[in-house]
Amino acid sequence: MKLQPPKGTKDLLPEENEERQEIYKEMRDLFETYGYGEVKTPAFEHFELLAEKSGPQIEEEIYAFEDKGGRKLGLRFDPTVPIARIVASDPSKPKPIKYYYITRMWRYDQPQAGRMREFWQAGCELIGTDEPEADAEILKIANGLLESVTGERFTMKVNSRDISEAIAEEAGATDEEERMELFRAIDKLDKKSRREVRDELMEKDVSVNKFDDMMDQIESENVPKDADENLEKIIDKAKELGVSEEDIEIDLSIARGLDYYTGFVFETFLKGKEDKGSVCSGGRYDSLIGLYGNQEVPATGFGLGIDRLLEITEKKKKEKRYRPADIYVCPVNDEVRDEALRLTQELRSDGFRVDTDLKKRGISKQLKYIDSKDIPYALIIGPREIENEEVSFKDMETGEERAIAMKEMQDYLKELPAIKQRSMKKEDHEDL
RNA sequence: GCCGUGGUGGUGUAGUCUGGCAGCAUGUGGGACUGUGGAUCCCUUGGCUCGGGUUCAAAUCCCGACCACGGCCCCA
Repeated sequence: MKLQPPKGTKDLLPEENEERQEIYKEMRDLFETYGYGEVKTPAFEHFELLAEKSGPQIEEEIYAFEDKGGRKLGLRFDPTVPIARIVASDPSKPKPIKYYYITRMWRYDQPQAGRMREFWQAGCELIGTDEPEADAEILKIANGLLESVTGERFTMKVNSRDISEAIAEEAGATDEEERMELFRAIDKLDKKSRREVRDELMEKDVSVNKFDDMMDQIESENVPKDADENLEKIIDKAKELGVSEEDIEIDLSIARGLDYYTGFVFETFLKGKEDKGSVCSGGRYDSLIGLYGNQEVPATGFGLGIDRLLEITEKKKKEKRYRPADIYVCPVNDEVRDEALRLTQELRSDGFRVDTDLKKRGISKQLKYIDSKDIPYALIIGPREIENEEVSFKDMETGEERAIAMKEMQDYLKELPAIKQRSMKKEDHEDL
């Protein structure tokens, strides 16, 4: 019996999950500030729907299976497809539609750095408008999300499919397949040298001359006029929304996913760690929804790899242990166990996070347990305390101890730093 | 799908080159110390990823699989 999770998956235990829940909460609040609503779509879809966008060879790269009714299904590998399905199925929804998601996805990939078979992605879609303001909003949300969650700065590298297509046109690359190969090659340049990329193209029998022509244009930043104008507008609007100048960079080599995007595209890199690759990318996809319905609906959006984000920013809360309770009630011996249990329950109904001994252990082992769980306060109760109608309060960090009268206890506990902090945090969330 | 490195109690490790009783630490569980011992001491628990091969003998050498980490391919 194998006890490890399947290849490319992992368990999230309370320690790590607690940290993530905080991040998700922050993300939700931000999306909702901009008027987006959360959607949850099924884990699996009709295979046909998934294949529509990318062709049947997608089967090699995802989890696809047949159910007991003989339906061909596949696990979601991209959150945009189900959302496009929803919109295509009801084109009468008032526009714009603003949806966001925080969810897991699956791809049948070879696991490696920043790539799991099951992984988490957050993102949003803004559907029903093709104005530059819409793309600017997407850029702003992505930027704000990255920076507020990590406290780091990111470079938003932007480009436009129109520009890339115009460059390809000028280089004489007319064949669709050839263009894709060339874009793919250009996109690799952040990881590979120009020579290596050229060698690969030669092996694939793709014209190296066209590649060189395109590179010359990209490097000269001699951008075809019309295409450029719209991108400039988007950048201007994003700046108006508060994205700082030095966070935006036009990079004509950004080409990832071009067969899906129709206009504006962007990728984001953690400043100083550009070699780790993009953590968040998005852009405009005006023809996807039309694939599923009988009506073209313009749309823009982005997706963000949560696991990858946490990995490259090294959220270093490793030493932070999961704290199952703030207060632990320690009965000193068996005589007072019932009293301890009563006290515990009373505090719980007052809203404190309280635990007590359920293993009939001695006080020494109890203190050791409290310490190992990072619980900050202990209430020691024994015959002496009961007689005086008090408890011995122990601060686990300092080791100091003092007697608190039973009736004053609630007020005293409420004012403790670790407890106050938690209830304040709760209120903060409720305000938003 | 391909390539590289690795896999020893729950966790961290020694042992692998040079085959010869699998060791240490920590954790878990129990106990002693009869209310501060969050200590200390004692006991217990539990392991060579799996399958073949070589050998008198395999954690150790060889082959394969699986898994992990990293890279390639691909990335909608």
